[in-house]
Amino acid sequence: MTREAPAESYDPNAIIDKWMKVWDDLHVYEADGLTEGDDATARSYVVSMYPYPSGDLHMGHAEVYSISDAIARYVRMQGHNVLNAIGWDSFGLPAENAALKRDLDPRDWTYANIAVQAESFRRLGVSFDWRTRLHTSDPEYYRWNQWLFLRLFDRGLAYRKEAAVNWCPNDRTVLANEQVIAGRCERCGTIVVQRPLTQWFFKTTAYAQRFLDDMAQLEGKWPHEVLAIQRNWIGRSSGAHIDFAITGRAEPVRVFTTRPDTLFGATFFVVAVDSPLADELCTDEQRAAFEAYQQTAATATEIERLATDRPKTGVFLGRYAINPAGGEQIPVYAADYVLAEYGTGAIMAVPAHDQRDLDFARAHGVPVRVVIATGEPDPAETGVATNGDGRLVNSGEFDGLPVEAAKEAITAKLAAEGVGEAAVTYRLRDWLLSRQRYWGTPIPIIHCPACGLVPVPDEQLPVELPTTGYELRPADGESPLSSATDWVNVECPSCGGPARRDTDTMDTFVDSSWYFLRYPNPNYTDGPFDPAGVARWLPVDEYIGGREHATGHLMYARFITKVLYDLGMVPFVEPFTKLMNQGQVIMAGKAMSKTLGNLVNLQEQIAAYGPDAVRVTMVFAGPPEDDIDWADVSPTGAMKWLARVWRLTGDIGVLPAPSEPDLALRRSIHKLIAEATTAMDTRRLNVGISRLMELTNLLRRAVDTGVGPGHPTVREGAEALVRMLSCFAPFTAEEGWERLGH
RNA sequence: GUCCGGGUGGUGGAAUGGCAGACACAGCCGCCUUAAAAGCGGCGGCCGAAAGGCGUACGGGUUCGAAUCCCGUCCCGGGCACCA
Repeated sequence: MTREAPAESYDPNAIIDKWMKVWDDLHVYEADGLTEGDDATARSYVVSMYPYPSGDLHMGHAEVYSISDAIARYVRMQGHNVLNAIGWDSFGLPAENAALKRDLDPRDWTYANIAVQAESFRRLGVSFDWRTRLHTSDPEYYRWNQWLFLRLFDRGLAYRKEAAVNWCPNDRTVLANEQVIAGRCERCGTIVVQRPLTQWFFKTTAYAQRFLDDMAQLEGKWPHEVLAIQRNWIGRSSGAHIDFAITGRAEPVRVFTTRPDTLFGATFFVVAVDSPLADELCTDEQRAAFEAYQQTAATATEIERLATDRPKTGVFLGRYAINPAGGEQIPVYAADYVLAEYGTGAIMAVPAHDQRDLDFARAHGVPVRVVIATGEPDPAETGVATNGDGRLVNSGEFDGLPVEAAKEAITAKLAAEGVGEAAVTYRLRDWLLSRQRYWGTPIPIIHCPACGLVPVPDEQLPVELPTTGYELRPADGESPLSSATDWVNVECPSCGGPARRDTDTMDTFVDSSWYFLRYPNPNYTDGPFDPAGVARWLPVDEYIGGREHATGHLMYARFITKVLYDLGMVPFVEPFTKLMNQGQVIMAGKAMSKTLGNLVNLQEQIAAYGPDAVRVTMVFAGPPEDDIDWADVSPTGAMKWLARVWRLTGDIGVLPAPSEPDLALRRSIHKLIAEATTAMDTRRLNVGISRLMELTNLLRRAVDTGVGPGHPTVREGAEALVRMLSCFAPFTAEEGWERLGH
């Protein structure tokens, strides 16, 4: 049949205000009961990694929230009581940079950006429950960072030690990693050096094994890749600790090895050049050579340090280690290929069966002794260490044992003699959380000359940031807060004498390691989070965010959750039941950046195509996990589809002509509905949209050349289409629903 | 080096043991239009006139049947990287 040309046309931006007001007035996206309610319906807690307010929303935000909102809306349509939460990660470096550059208070810049982003979220039609809204830079929030810090401090999980930090010699200030560009200071271009300063740490290493063990619950629910990255990052190695006596020293030195079976092949001993032990073991005769080497090692550039094929250097320290198996004396070297922070900072070197040790031995004329017969060529001649399986040789009573049996037998013998034991080591390091910056949570510790480190009493929290009288770029390299003298100088809570506040602030990853616990009741004042809200919603059912957080935020959130479990504050050990990593939005094969000049502006896209078409484009582009190349997708195509749906609903109109259902058409409609549902259940959101497009085409044909627009089966299909569409394009769906007479 | 992914039309992708290329983008053709846009309809892996044959990086294998499972090779992306 022919249709008259539409007198009006689909205008995606004309329908935004109308529906925003309706949704607000009816509170349609508010969950049923934040901290209490009947338990008849299933509940789902949907959280997207919260935004950082560095300006207006960008394309990346649009992708994450298009995906998470489609999931939230779908689950809600399935009958769940859904809490779709939002807040802001509002402490952090860009606010400080903006403040320096424009002579602003970081607060003004931050809260202005939050206001802009909040309005943009509303105009994008994201179905947040705005009652969850929190900002981590609010004193009411960061107060609880401080409270949590003190609980970790009480338990010995927060401690101070010296660590290397980035230091700009020109600006005489500490730099965050993000401020170091290609080894140079972001502001002045000076080459950045490492400088030791005393820093605060959280003892994440105490939880290394639990991180691994609890992954059993995440298997199949988190992306396989993220679990693999975390396992890699934790880096569990099992082997043995072995004690070597040292000539002229009372105490033995302990090493860690994964190859106790090669103990008889140890022909030298190495300690990390930058460890205190190297300095202590050095004899007077070797002192000059050692200090010269120490200098060379300390000034190696980052690029040299990263090269894996650099020559093995080191210096003899003038002492010998005594092999606990056989009593052989072997020379002790200091070298930079042994890391001070890993294991014990000392190793037994077995050149025949370890490539690094062999490289060193060949460079320094140390003998090579094969102790595993692997059938491979002699490493002393080939320069290639052998690490295959085989039987022990040159190993006294252990000769003839295969590798695995020898590991056990030698470890058992060492243990029986009290000079070793089976041991596990992790590559994971403790979390360095102090920052020498202004715009973060002050560390609630007071330094008293008489009492030492004194926690600020809970009832004095929050320790609020000073709002005036500070200098953001102090001259002495300490935190900017050290120049706020009125704020820094306090009475010691313990002895009442003069004392100073800690002037460092916390890494913003502290803020983000527990924010999802506070969402159900962001105004709670009796603790960091409301136990009733946590009991009702946590753990998070659907967590959506970037893969780049695998070793950062996601590890920290897991850590804090486990600590809270140990404190009896939460009844679960894993915060996120299910995790989805969305991809990035890129442009013509490259990450969008100001320098490349390939930024796509979200508001311009919305102005051109409407919020719904931008959302549909994001979700339809491909699997949610994949990157979206904006050069390859078509917001025009998305908008055309939405216009087709819009016209279809207008053509069908309000009053169906009475007639019998068309069974064949009905079957086709319901097959597509079923397929769309399966796709949504398995989170193949792009496939879900394609089924809705097929349904649109089917109904268009039915209207034009089939049973006609007034047929009840067409109407049934159109109503289903519009309802499912609301997951992706809420404004157009509402408009279509209304055009269908609702 | 090591660990984890991946390789399907011009493009994004669909199909996870059962009709390869759904759905869309870009392209071409037709209808409509004075015209254009919009809209509606159609074509579209490769070879071939057709019949037919070939085809999911490459080589082998399992199976009645393989894009899908197994082995090997090549290539691409990502994590970690002197971690003992």
